[in-house]
Amino acid sequence: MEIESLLKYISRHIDLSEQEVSIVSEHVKIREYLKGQFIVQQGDVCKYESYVISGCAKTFFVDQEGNEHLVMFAIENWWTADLGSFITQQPADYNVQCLEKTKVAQFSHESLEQLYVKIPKLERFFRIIIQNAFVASQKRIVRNLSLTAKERYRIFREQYPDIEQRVPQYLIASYLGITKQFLSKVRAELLTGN
Amino acid sequence: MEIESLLKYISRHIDLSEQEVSIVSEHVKIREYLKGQFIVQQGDVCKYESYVISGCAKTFFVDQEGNEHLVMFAIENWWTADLGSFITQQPADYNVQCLEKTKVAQFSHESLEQLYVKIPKLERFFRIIIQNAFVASQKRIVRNLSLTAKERYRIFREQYPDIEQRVPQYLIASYLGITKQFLSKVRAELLTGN
DNA sequence: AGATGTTGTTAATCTAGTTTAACCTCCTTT
DNA sequence: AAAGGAGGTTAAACTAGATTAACAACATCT
Repeated sequence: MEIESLLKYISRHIDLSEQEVSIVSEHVKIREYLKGQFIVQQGDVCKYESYVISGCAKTFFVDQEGNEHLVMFAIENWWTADLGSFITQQPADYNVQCLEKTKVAQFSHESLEQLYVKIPKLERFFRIIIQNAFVASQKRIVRNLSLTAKERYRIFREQYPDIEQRVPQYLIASYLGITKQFLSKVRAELLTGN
Repeated sequence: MEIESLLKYISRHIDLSEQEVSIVSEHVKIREYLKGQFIVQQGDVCKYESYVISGCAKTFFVDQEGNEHLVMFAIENWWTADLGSFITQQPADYNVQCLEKTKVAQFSHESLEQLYVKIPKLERFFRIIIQNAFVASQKRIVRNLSLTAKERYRIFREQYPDIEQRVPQYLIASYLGITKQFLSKVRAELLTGN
């Protein structure tokens, strides 16, 4: 079953008994989105924390001039949501849109709160997951402050070769905080003369 | 006692019994640093997660050219550490240095792991704290991608008026990702003509 | 009182990255 | 096969912000 992927992922950080596994399974909804569909839309309340079983999604913010800014990507075994909206149940700042047909395992806010009560170990699980996400987020800030666009692109390719292959370059440019034209120039330099 | 500040802060998110309060207290060390002293140094393992009781500290990264980049500030009721180093117990990427005489409540890695076992509710507490920190970190990324330096400075002043008063401007410039000279220009514009 | 260090300002010159616009290459649809 | 659309490239003109350098205003120390 598709939920195996999630259970395996959880078991990397905490141990669940058979009974706990079935409790988790009852509180999770499997859902598939088509390419282009939205898991979350700016302005709506983010209803789910979604674990990606297969496929790929982008989280992005649309500013007042209408420009998109890429907050993060999510591929297999990643989590995606507008976490700020999910935890406060206030309207979302970000959109999450599928770049491919994407299958996810979803926890609603209510389900998750119930799960925390029934299986307190899950607090630990999500603490660890979010701790790692926070550390990665801070690293990205530091890289944006201290590196040139070319260096950031080089690191991105090393760190996420799978994403680099899979998503259009103009989204990577947005993630790096540069225009697609400039990324194109940087790529040309990297391939030829460095 | 100084630890009251920490306990009050914890109680905003979870309830602790008297017994649990005394367990927490036993695992916390109160320590005072002088202005200029380091709570964490780049290259050392980060031994503590520190809750600021009073004072002010900066977390910064020194790049290969020797330039400092401000990762975050911490004032009263904030937490500070190199979290990546703390959780993995690997050498730290960042420095945490006190900008004033600073009193902190510290959890060692070992103490904290013991506390998680003795008081599982603390997993919830730290999950919530870190969730909020992560959301704030992502917002900062988005602002850095989508706003000009002037807008970022205006928001910083609104969001952290206390910090703005307290720390030198060149550190704020570094936090915003600009030079102190450019911040000076932005400030001149904000005060006069906008 | 003078010297030295820390913080902040102003101004000229320079550059990393943006903007605008044209064009190219694949796909997909009709 | 023609027509669109999505993704990518190139190049010229432009700008937000960096760099360099000089100086001013305070503290603090001797």
